[in-house]
Amino acid sequence: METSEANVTEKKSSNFVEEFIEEDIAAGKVAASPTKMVHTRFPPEPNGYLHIGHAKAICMDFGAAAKYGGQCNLRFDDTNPSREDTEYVDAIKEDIHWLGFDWGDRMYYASDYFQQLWDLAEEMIRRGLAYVDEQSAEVIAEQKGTPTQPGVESPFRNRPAEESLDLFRRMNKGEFDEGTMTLRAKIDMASPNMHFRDPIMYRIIKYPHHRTGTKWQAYPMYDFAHGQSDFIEGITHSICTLEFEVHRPLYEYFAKIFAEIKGTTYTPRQIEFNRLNLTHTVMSKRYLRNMVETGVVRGWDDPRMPTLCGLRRRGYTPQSIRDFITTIGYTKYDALNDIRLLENAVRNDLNKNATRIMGVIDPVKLTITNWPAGKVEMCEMDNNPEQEGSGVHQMPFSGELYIEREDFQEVAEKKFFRLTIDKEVRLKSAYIIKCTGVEKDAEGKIVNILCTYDPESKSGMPGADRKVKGTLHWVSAQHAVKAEVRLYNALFMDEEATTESERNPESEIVVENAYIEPFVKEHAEVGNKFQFQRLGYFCIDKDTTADKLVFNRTVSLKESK
RNA sequence: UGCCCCAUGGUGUAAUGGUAGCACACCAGAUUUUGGUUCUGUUUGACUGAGUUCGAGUCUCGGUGGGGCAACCA
Repeated sequence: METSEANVTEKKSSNFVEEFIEEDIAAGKVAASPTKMVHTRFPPEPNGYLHIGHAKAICMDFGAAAKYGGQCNLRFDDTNPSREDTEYVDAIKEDIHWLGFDWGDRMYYASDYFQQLWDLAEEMIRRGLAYVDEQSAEVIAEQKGTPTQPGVESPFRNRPAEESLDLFRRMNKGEFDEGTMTLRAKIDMASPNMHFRDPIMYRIIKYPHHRTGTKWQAYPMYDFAHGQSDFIEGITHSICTLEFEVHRPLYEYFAKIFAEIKGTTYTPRQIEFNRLNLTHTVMSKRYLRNMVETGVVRGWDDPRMPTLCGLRRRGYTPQSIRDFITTIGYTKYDALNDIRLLENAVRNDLNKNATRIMGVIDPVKLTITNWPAGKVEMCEMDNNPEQEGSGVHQMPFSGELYIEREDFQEVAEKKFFRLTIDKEVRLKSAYIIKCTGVEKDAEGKIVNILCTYDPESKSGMPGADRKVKGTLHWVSAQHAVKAEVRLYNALFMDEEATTESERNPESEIVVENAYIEPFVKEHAEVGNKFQFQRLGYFCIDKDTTADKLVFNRTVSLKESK
């Protein structure tokens, strides 16, 4: 497993979230908070894998804490046992670590606070701020009104606190069926903010919780769990995405009550930023799960998935993802980010760090007719011209090679810089060759390209200092390693993709018989990254076995044909 | 006919009342033993209308356009 450290203290230009935090530091609010430091949290729900949108939140939550010398807690938001599972917990932790962040010893669960939340709810009932409603979901929804029409009050709204308290406790003992009763906050059924129309605080769920088992049968809703958990942990800045903006007044309402009951002035502050949208990509957890379950993709970590494990398998580096996040920034504008920004970020990183090798994906045989029979010669190739001291490796050259089929044209079109009959071309790090003819099969398909080589033109020799039309990559037929190469493209045709969008039938193209230079055999660990010269960046897939190499194309090289 | 939020080149994002900049994309050129990299250059922008001000992308108001809110999800 590859790891990397986020240079979280690096200077980035401030965004509005950080400006808010700086204001709160200046106003002394942070110093007056429970842990006296900027304290954030990353609160995933353990019901799916993290995707690149979560990476944006992670970089914000952990990054802001680090920038101001504070801390970020990891907190699993597990208030709905019927849809959550520990299955996801380890994967989520792994992904956060892989991205380069760490929560120290502060890994929590909202379920850690169920008792405190319960006590708080009971106190609210006693204070006349909450009541048990015995109406069905349908009736409650009807009474809620619409955004343009006020709601009406429940007939149970003004029942005595003692009665609500009794029912509330019995809800939790399993005396009532799911859906028959809820605890509601008594606020304002006519509020223009729908979330103030007596929001549900607790509902009955008779499904064992993955951590607390059957201890509880009434569980808090998001609005009565998230902010309260923030409060309990001493969070100063609860940073989330824009869709929670309308929840903020309720967040503050509950926080104020909690502070009053606790006799403090501290309250956490919720700040919202825009979520990540990418062109040609769908981020919906439900949709992603569906693709996994219906076998459309190879799993949550399919290289086409926007999940962090998918990007990792695809060959993306943590650094490239962090760089990308820095580039797109944090605002309140609902933006659609061009996926080419992500691709650019990984090219930048891999250009500096990926070892150069040669691989031929669509091979055609090339025979050097004047090469001494049986002779094998070694050629020296730079591991990475962009990285000083990265060294060289040897590559065998012989009279029978493979080159890329598209690198040869019998009749060259204009601006074709590659091999064509009677013209010279350079084989990178080897010799200059000249095409003398071709052999075709019965269908007219080229099966062998015949060339002569210039013995004085080997790279490094004076004879190599000659302008030629182009430079090609190649492998020696008898030495090359066969490999499977999986070429990846966008998952969706639409730039602005939705769950209704047509999927790209060529999102994955499997090439069974590619040839890779033998050097790769000594470096065939899963996840290793290479540049196949002139083609793109590739990494070794986990499907690789002792006798079969499998590569994923992370991203192609830029092309300016 | 409600409430909340948003609006800067094609895309994303800076500027904190004082020269509209950066990245990606695009186009052109130079370099190049990767049609990669690197370098240089060109084109392209304040939703709209009023107001405040010596001066407005920035502040105010009105339009317009976009997003969110009516789960016993988070």
